[in-house]
Amino acid sequence: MADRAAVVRRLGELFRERGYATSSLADVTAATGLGRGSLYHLFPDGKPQMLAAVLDDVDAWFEREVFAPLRDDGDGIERMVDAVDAYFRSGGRLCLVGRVALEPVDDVLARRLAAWFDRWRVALDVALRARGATADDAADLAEETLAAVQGGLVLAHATGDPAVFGRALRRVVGRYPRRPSRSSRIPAPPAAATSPAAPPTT
Amino acid sequence: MADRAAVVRRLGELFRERGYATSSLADVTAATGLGRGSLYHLFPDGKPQMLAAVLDDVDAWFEREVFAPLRDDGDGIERMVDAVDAYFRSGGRLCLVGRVALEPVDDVLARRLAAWFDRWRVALDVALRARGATADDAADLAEETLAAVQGGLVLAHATGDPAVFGRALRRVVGRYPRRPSRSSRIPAPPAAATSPAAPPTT
DNA sequence: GTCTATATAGGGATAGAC
DNA sequence: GTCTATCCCTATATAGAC
Repeated sequence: MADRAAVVRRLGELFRERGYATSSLADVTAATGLGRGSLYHLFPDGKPQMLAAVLDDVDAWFEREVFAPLRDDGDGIERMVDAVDAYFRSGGRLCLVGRVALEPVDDVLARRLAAWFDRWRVALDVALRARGATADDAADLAEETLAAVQGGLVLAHATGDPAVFGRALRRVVGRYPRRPSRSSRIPAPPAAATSPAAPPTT
Repeated sequence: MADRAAVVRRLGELFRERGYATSSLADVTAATGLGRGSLYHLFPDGKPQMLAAVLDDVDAWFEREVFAPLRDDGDGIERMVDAVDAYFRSGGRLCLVGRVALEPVDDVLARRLAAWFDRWRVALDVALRARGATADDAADLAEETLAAVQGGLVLAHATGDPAVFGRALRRVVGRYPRRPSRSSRIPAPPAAATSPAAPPTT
């Protein structure tokens, strides 16, 4: 079980770096150290099931570390920024969901990827309105943030300069409204429990 | 000759939609109507040469319609906005260069793609400083614009909502400095000759 | 469970008729 | 120049030994 989780994380790393459609089973065996027999034992439906498992993992991580805090937590936005910066290794890593969304995919998968973006957008919209943004501003900033993340990652990767991503992220976050006026101006003590968990892949 | 140009445009459209690595020769024959014999007559080195020809075409179009006006023309920024909006069909079309940059590519191709982004960034930086932006602001806005375009296209494609792209583009352009203070406040008469040429692919 | 060997299909590229 | 037939390789997936 824990072993399967480790395999899924390796698969995620592979698909992120090389793409899903362009990753062969030979790439998968090299990345995981598992032969075809083991792979089809773990994933009887082959590559599509591998991708589904990886997306399950990514979904769970973002739901826990990003989306839920945005919806529920007063510090959700700060947590989002730290989490996504860590997740994308400050631009050193591509976004698996965005990467796969550009490949030829069937409708079911396309809907799943679209839903991931939408969950992020809606959760961020909620957080921004909780901070006092108008409905229009919140919708605009939420969409702009998602585009800045994706664009920052594409540009960072294409130019070979990871720092592009951090600048893109900070630029848009700098336009967010400040903490709500009724907020405690006393910063909460750093709590280890709220620091972002390690991204799903090592 | 003109025939080859038409084939290259079809190829560009195919690679844009389906990706380069994920497009098979069967896809190519379907998209162009040409059999393998004709294809290898036109492109003796096969798929890599097809991609190179497509990139030549894209390079030439952007150089003429976007980069050169940005460097030379007082209206370069307006021309850029119109041209890229037309080129990307207001979000209905992906960016071939950004799309291919996410695929596994060799170093030579990677450098070529990086250079394309850099030419755009530098030309836009020049135009923004010509409009009175500080060096820091111009560099920041140029980078932000490229990221907004790429991110807007990814998000538009992934969510199935092309309008996302137009909003991303307008958002960042809205932050540009206004025309230089010494400028003629009289808008130039619309000149047909300066309207963007048709994008390289139909 | 994990491996090796293999089946079957599809990939890119080529040959040669026309 | 363009087509069809074919080569050879790699792809995914499976079978069966261990």
